[in-house]
Amino acid sequence: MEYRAPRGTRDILPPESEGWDIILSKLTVRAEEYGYKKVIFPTFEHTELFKRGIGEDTDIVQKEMYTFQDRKGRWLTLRPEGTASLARLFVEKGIDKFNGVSKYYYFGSMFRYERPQSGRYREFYHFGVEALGSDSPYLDVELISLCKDTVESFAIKDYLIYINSIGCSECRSQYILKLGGLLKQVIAYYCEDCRRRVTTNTLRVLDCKIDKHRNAELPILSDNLCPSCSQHYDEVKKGLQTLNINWQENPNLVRGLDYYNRTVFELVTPYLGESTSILGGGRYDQLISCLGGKETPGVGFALGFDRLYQVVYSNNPDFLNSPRKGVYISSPETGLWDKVFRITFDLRNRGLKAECNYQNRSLKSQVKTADKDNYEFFLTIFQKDMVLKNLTTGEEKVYENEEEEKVLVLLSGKGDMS
RNA sequence: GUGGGCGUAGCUCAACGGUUAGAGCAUUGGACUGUGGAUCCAGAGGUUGGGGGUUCGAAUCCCCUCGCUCACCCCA
Repeated sequence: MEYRAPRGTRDILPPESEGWDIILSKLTVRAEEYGYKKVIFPTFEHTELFKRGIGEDTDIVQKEMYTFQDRKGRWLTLRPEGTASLARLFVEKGIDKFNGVSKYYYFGSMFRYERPQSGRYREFYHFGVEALGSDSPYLDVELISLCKDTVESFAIKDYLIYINSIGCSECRSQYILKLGGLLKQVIAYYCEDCRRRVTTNTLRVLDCKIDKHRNAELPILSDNLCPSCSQHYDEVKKGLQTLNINWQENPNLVRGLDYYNRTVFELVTPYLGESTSILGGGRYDQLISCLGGKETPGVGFALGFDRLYQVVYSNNPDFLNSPRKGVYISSPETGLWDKVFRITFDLRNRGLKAECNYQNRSLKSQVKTADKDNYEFFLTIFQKDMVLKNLTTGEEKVYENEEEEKVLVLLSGKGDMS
């Protein structure tokens, strides 16, 4: 095979592409009900934006970005996530000067150079939702609630919302010092990865699958928050309770991007292998000021669209089934193709889904095609009359040539088959 | 970046180192000269991912390479 889609990318064909539209429109409708508005931003940005926003030491920036120089030598990077771009446009357009709360959502492909595996691609899709301008814990709750509503609107019952607070930069760094000190005494018993992590990413040690059991004695971050972070976290939990949202505290939940602080959350499902997260997010109160804007708190999440699709599909493959629609027009006589052609376009102009075929194939195979492609009607044009067949019921009726207008009106939805 | 599994028809997969590489589904035609969802018959469809080696003989064994896939790392 000469040409293939590059590694980690893929083509989305019908009926999957139709499923994408169904899911996307649900997400959009839900976000808009919550008062969020759509933004579209570039697929690539100046590399510096991501280095600043996401953090120079994160895995994303260190080894996963698609970075290149354009013809003028500018360093550009295909976006590995959306929050940095959103923050950039927020500052660039001066929205930080506005004192209200700004609520946006976006959808688009993201790019990360990783080894593909189940539910993970090099080009993948995020549906992101962000609220800027308030540090109110209610806003954190609102976003988590939107996550819950979204997932439930796809009839997914088996899911879990994890929450945690990673505090602000002050209480977090104090905790890390404390944790690091304690771990130093026992790290020899830990796995190889943890011995490395203890210096590079201390918090990750807590999340290790192998050494999980060893961590019971260690202090947890959410117990070591400063008073104001602690109060914020309590209010988030209170708000979740008010809305009857089930959550589970996960002291080991740590996000991999530097801009997060305080509330972080993740929604996991058991559908894709062993509990995979399909969305993750949190608060980022320093990001806007870090990018040169007026200090503006923010909170948001990104949903892995591809993963959501997989979950929705494995939960209910029938969601792709749609009712029969439109009409397929054909004639066994090549001399009548002109008429077939004319009627097809006439029906299209009347707003009906209409299709015909100019291949010289048997009538039988054409009906087969129409059936397979989920058409509702099959109209056969003969020399002396025409036959309209309802492909759902199998019922059919003969019409005289003079009744053509009647058939067209009927098909475009203004009559029944009488 | 590390480690496992796998590449045979459009798809899912057979074929102990031994005739001309098969089957199901899908596709095309026919039985049914003007009709789908069922059945039967027939046709078309392949450089066994690519290259090299071992052998009288390779889809099968060995090496290289490309690709896919799963897991780790990390993330959505």
